[in-house]
Amino acid sequence: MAQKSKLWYLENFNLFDCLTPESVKEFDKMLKMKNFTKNSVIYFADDPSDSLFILKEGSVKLIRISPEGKEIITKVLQPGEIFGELALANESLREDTAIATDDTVICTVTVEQFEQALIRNPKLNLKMTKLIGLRLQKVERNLENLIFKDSTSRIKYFLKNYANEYGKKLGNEIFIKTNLTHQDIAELTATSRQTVTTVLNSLKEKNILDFARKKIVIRSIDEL
Amino acid sequence: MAQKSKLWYLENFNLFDCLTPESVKEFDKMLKMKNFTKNSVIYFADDPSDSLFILKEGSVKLIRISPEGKEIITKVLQPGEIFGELALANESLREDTAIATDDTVICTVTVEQFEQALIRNPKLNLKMTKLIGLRLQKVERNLENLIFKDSTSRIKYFLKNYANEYGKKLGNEIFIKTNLTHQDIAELTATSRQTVTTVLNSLKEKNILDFARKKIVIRSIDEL
DNA sequence: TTCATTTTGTCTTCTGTGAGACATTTGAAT
DNA sequence: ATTCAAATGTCTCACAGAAGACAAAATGAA
Repeated sequence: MAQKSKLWYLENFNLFDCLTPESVKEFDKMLKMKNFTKNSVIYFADDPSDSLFILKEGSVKLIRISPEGKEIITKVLQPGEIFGELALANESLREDTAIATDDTVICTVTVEQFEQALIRNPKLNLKMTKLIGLRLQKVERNLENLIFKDSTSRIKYFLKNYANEYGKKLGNEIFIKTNLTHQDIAELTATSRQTVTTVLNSLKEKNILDFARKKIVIRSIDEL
Repeated sequence: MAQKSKLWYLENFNLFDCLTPESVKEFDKMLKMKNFTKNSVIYFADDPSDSLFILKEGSVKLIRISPEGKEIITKVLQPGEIFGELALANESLREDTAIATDDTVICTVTVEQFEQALIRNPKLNLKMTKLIGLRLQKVERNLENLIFKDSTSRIKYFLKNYANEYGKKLGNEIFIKTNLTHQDIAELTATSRQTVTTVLNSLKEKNILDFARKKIVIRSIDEL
């Protein structure tokens, strides 16, 4: 098979399915592909916020680091997902850091070019508005969870969502293949590594789920 | 003076300054004005998310309520500001509640009509994208603060921002006329009423600020 | 004025959970 | 197989700060 076009992702990412074939070609010209090795940084906090990214292959996490060095993960990205979208909102410097958690291929486009594409394609623009709105909605839910719920509930809530987004249903069970460590889950739920371990084991004891390194099996999603 | 047009706000709210006079007229036709008395509900959580709102006169707070009845304030709105914008992101039911904290005048527009306006006005659309992006940025900052900072820092951070947005500089001091109670500030910073009182008094002792009911004076913004 | 209600001030108590310390297990590299 | 670092399991302790209790002060209504 010939080398994949930068366009490949257009086929399985519906943000762009509203474009005409010509617009697609035009859009494709704006994109630059870049490779990142595992654990390398795609952008740092305080880098200029001048482009958007589309994750083509691999995986990426977005993190924030406190002055004391504590780290939280704000998002784990899968192929097809856009990130760095706050460049559109006139963010001048990045406030988060993007790290490739695998060998990864990224497409980049400058804000100026992306804005031009939005102006020319009203439907794409509307979809982009919706996409950012959706993220706003999710972050607000996270904030609400953080304030109203205790550690255990937050971990359960995360597992439920993670299972729905990335798990595979097999009968009554949901299998999740994952590289997340307890430490990662802690950073995603604003808890501690020890607490995650304890909660997971308590859920395992109640037969609500099972887990081993690299996988989680949800036995009873209703009880989560 | 004749009764104000619904258009008045267009003059001091720059979201719409990119529209042509014709588009403005057209847009104005879509708007319906509604009055709300102090403490009345504009929309409840679980109401259908089918329109956007522009605050014309008065003031509005957006809140979330936990199953146990605990309340947090996610945003306090001033005239000119848009809210309910997540209707654009295909939110089907409201996840927050909007309450008029004064006698208030609101303009409403249905999502369908607003979307049509966005499609017809690419520049307006781009601005709307930026506006939602900006809110996303702020909520993410709040989340970061909540995780990394202690109560005192969060309260200080809130005061600093509130002073910058709504305060009036007079020499080295910043005066804020406000109706926020300590309880309100607690709900805005995810702390307790008692903690707010204590922190404010400690800042007053250090002469960093002064406060009385209905006003706060920042003496030294640098020390906040 | 008087009275009721809201808001603020200051205690003390109680609890969730972060974090340290270590042992144990796992998986990958040599 | 052997080795070693990373990940997990399980204690313990410490502490920020929520929440309850109540008094005092301010505000607004009658």
